[in-house]
Amino acid sequence: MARKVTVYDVAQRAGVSSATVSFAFTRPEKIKPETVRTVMAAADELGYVPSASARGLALGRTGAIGIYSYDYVLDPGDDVAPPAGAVPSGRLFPLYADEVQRGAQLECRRRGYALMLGGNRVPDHLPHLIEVAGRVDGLIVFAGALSAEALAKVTARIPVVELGGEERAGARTVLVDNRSGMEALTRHLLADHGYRRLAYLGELGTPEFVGRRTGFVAALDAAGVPVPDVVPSHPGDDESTRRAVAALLRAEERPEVVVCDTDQSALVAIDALRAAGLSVPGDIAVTGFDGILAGRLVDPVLTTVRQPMEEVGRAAVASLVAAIGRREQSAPDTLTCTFLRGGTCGTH
Amino acid sequence: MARKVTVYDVAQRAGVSSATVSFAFTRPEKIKPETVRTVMAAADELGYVPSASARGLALGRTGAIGIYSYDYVLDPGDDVAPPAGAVPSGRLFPLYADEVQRGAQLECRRRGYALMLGGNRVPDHLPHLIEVAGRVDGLIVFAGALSAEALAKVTARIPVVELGGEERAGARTVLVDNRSGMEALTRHLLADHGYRRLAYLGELGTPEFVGRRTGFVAALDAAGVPVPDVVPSHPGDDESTRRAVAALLRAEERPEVVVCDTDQSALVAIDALRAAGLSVPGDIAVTGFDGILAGRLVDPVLTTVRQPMEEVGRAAVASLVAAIGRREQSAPDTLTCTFLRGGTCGTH
DNA sequence: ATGAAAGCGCTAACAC
DNA sequence: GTGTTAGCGCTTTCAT
Repeated sequence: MARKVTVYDVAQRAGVSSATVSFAFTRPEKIKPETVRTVMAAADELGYVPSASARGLALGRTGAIGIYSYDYVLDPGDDVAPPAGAVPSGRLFPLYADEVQRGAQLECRRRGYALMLGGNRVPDHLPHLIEVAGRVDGLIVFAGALSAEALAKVTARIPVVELGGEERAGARTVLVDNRSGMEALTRHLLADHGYRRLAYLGELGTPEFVGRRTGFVAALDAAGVPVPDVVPSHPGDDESTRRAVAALLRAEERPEVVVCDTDQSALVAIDALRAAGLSVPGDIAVTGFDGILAGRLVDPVLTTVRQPMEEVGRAAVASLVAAIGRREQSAPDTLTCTFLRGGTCGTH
Repeated sequence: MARKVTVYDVAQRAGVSSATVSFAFTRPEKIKPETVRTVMAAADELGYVPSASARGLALGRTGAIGIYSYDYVLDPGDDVAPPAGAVPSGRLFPLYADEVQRGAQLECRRRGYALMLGGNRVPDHLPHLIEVAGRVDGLIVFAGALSAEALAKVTARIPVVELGGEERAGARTVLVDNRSGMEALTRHLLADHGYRRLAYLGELGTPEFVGRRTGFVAALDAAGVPVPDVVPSHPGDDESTRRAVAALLRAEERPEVVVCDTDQSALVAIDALRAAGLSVPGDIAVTGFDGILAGRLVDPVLTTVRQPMEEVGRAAVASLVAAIGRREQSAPDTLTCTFLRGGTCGTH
């Protein structure tokens, strides 16, 4: 932690000007090879580490991309250091946001950007957001993390890409084709299994859920099969799912398959059905949506639709990088889901 | 992405000087409350987002901490975007570095620092390292990621904490007591299971691995049991582990237990043994080291030693924050491991 | 091919 | 309590 070594120090040591040092690093082809070597040697000997702050100031960009998540991504109590040696209790499995972050991280490395992690337990905490925004050339935010005003404010400064929101004018977004994914899954149930009595557990609270429902309905319509109502069930609210299952079991005719709009619901539904003495998929089939890890660990493996989470992170970065510096407003990326046939949809 | 709003714009709008704006943000108590309000209002209307670069330049610090991981933490091919829709093949579960990173992330948030992710597939890639180092006030590096020279160079500029390296003068470190952990596990195998023919899969590439091996040897020596050689196996290089297992199976006398120096290797070893028609732990026992999630999900649960990974990340950040600005040289943190008895070590 | 010099936006003495 | 001003380290015309 000796005094900082600057371009000037390197320049002096190499017997050139600071400009030459700068060029030697950024545009070596403009400088006589020998001079470049001299400069590099001097830099090396001095232990020169260019200041990103100074460079960022001069260039007007930082070379970093931020990812801003919030609250529901974090465990309660994360702010407090846990007792040493404790075995982590919750959040054993990577969640949606973790996988997205990983994708973003990989894509950043690939493109030579640094990734800054921001986030807060308080949704829409403007000062904190601004703090992050001031450090980066582009920002990834999860839908729901920020109010429209906060988003607008940041967007006025740097490109922002929103994940999982709805397509909106002036906003960069990475969308996932929930509709097609659910349609494919539903077609499988109809065509390959021959099911005709389907139940649908879920909600219509966000554009993503609406998309899933739309795909479901489309497949049924195309097959001329009657469309069941949405039985309310919310991921994270296990009770709602159990109530939904109970309602299904009270019905006159039991459905052949329960289509759930999230894996989380599906896993709870399976649990509830089995608790009621039914075999899954022997007596009744169940499907999910998302492709979270937990779904692959149940027996049999959950039939579901996998969202390309890592790819979402990558696409977000790609979109930002394309936007940085230019002012072009790219069309939203739309990524496709993959049908994952597991064992819970029945033995054909 | 309109023209950047600066302190000067805000100052003009608020009818004050740029210094007052600066103070209003950083030391509001120094400024008349009404003036502060005026400034804030102006900033808000203008959509002022302070530039971290400029601030960093002026202050001489960035407010960010970096974490530098490398190579074996990443999947091969990570540099290349995978085909869309591909189901992620490996790395489904958080690995050692992920959990450490998570701890660092949480601790950074708690302390108001941003976390920058850096890293490279090429170990010891100096330019890339420098690039990261120039952005942060302190750097966390995984042992083995950097040569001593590279480390020294960066350490001359900013505080660096090395994870899992060896205690060395002038270097900040967070150590984990690998030796004791492995010793405890080995004692369990000797004393509780009565094993006498043990095999050891692993390497000695970093101090951590050396520590594990040392603990293993110590336990055997204490019991007067012959010490087997290290059969080379590297986490992330599944083939090396499979070769190691094949070598064991070719030996005259099959070992009773295969002690692996990472969970990753242990899981592959189990797979290879079972593929060879052996039952684990029926025919042969296996143990790991690290305590990653994947080990808890196999059947039976992997017997291992858990490192306090999240705590390692937290401790690293804490150490850096303490060091930033001061020049004090704290003693290395040493964290303890926990023996986790699973089912793969045999049914006693 | 290289040097001189003017910023980039913010902070912090130091004046007033 | 607030304004003036001199940097922080790097990039980049514009000269030479």
